[in-house]
Amino acid sequence: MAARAGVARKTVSNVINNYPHVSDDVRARVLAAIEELDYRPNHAARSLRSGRSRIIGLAVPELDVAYFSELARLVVEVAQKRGLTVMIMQTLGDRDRELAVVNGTSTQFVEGLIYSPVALGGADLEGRRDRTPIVLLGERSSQGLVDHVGIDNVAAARTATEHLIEIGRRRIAFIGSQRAATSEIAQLRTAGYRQALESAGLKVESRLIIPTAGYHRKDGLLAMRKLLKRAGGPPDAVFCATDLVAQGAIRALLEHGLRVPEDVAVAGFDDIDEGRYSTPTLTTISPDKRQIAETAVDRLLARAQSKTDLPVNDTVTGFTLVVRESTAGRTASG
Amino acid sequence: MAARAGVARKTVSNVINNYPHVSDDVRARVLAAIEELDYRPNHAARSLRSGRSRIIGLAVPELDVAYFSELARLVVEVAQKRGLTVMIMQTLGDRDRELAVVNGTSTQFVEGLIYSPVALGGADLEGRRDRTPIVLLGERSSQGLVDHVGIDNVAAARTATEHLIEIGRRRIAFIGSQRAATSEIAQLRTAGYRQALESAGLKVESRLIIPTAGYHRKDGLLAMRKLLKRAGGPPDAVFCATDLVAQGAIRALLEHGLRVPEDVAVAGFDDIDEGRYSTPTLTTISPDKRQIAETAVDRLLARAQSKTDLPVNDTVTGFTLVVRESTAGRTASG
DNA sequence: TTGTATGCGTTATCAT
DNA sequence: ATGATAACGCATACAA
Repeated sequence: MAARAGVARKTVSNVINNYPHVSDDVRARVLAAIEELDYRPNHAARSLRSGRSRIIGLAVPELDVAYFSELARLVVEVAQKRGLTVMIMQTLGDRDRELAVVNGTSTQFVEGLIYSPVALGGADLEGRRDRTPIVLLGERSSQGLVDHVGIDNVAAARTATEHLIEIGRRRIAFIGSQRAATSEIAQLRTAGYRQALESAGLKVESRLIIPTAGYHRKDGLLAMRKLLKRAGGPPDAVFCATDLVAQGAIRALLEHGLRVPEDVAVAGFDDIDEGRYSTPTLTTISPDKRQIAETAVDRLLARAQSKTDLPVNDTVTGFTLVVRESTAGRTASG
Repeated sequence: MAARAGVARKTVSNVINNYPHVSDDVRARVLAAIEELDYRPNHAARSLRSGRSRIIGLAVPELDVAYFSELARLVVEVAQKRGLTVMIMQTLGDRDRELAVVNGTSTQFVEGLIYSPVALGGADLEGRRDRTPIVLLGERSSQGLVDHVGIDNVAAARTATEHLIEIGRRRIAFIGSQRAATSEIAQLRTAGYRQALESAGLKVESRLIIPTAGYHRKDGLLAMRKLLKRAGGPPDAVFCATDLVAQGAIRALLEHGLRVPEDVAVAGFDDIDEGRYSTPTLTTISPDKRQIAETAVDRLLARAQSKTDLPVNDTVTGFTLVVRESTAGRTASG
């Protein structure tokens, strides 16, 4: 206990939480004592008593997927500005882990959770008993149940595909439609791709739509190899569901002796830093990650602070198309 | 309190902590009640009372630097197997944030901390009052003060440089010596580079050693541009302090019309996934990240569980040289 | 084997 | 403006 040397007793608490009505004299003494004794409030006790922890959770599928690590960095930065600490968790897209996160089994002490779902759908969130505020990222699987922040995936995919059409490509493939029908993101991006083709009067060929198991470089590599084996010859452009998939696809194209973008133009999705330096640099859809991070943290904060139930909010954040060498310019090497 | 419907009172605690002497009958009833009421032990209360939290901290400079995100992924996986949750923090290499982490100001409730230092040196750790166990990663700045896990950076850098010599290169540059003299890693890797050159009877030319501000792609790009402007013409090989630096350097070489590896061979350090798919794929030093993660977590666990003070431990983990296209094979495109 | 009382360090409530 | 007291929910020691 901090009935510290100086004098005061639990006025310490007031000082620490800078309660307004404390005389400068007392405050100074307490502060001095804190410094001297290297006193540090006990987080567990404080949290137990007050019910607040100043910690928010961030649950993502994989920490080493660049999109999520870049997002995590931003969420931590934004939270820090708001005086919050972030507890980052990794679900690996595993259903049990996601349930544990959402139901607080492994999260009881966070004041709110920013969560990027993979395995869970609306039904799972409906039965939720935990009262912790949640903000969903990416998948909009649970319409109207909890807050959501993300871009318009259909519009973004359409924009990317339209760009490929504008540069004169006609045989445009899509990689990353996802085998499991559970992925809403995959469906939305596929839809945007289809819309762009149809609007341009181009035929949607199912053999040019390649599903993947995941969204890693390897998935892109394997999918592109498969595509190149199919009858009809290679496409003249490919839109990939993520930048990582695009990098893998490019690798497969080069292995096959095809040039990017001369023979095949490639566009990705996410705008990870890698694409600004790779060979060729990667054309991509750039979601406003900072806006996503800020909106998500602020939403959580609003809910945590409000006593009344706030209406469910769905914020649609911005994106831009970033054109780089993989669809347009000359490559660095030529 | 959970004097739950069923019958028992605070035997609940016994059941939850699976205290051995509980009759099956009672245990079953308690378990049922827990399920029924969706009871969840309060983390704060438990932690306050027991002094343990089952949470460890991981503090890295930047979450979106691939080496750290890959390491974070592994640490989380290993910790999960040991029944621990990981609280990941980001210091941004900022001295104040690192001090806060090390002194528990923003960490009081973790049982141990795995910490990758950037701004702090031995002196800072010496004055530490916090009793939380720490395992240092990478920098060995505080010899003998706290546990440390990491590879032999000198030997690894020497191995990489020797490889460049073996494939016939003679004018070998090093990028990433770091401006600030504080970086021990930079010094060690530079030392290994020098050793290899000297052993081979090659001259160490200071104009071939380029310092960088950080270890990002951009730093590599800028450093290589600077190197290419210097008198004496381009080197025939470059060893880079990290893979990201190497990717930036390769980009600068291609911009300059030079081929990798034909004109300039490039080797990196870290073995991040990107290097397995980039064009060209990247030769690199591959530290055993899983071993690092496992050793670090286990060390923490050992200290947290032991009542007595354990002797300070410094574990040297393994590494391998992975040869890829950037120094050897044919590139995918040719 | 199970129940009872006490206290972990803090904040909230209420007096003063 | 400050001080005393209770309570947060659990685990521990001990009694039953």
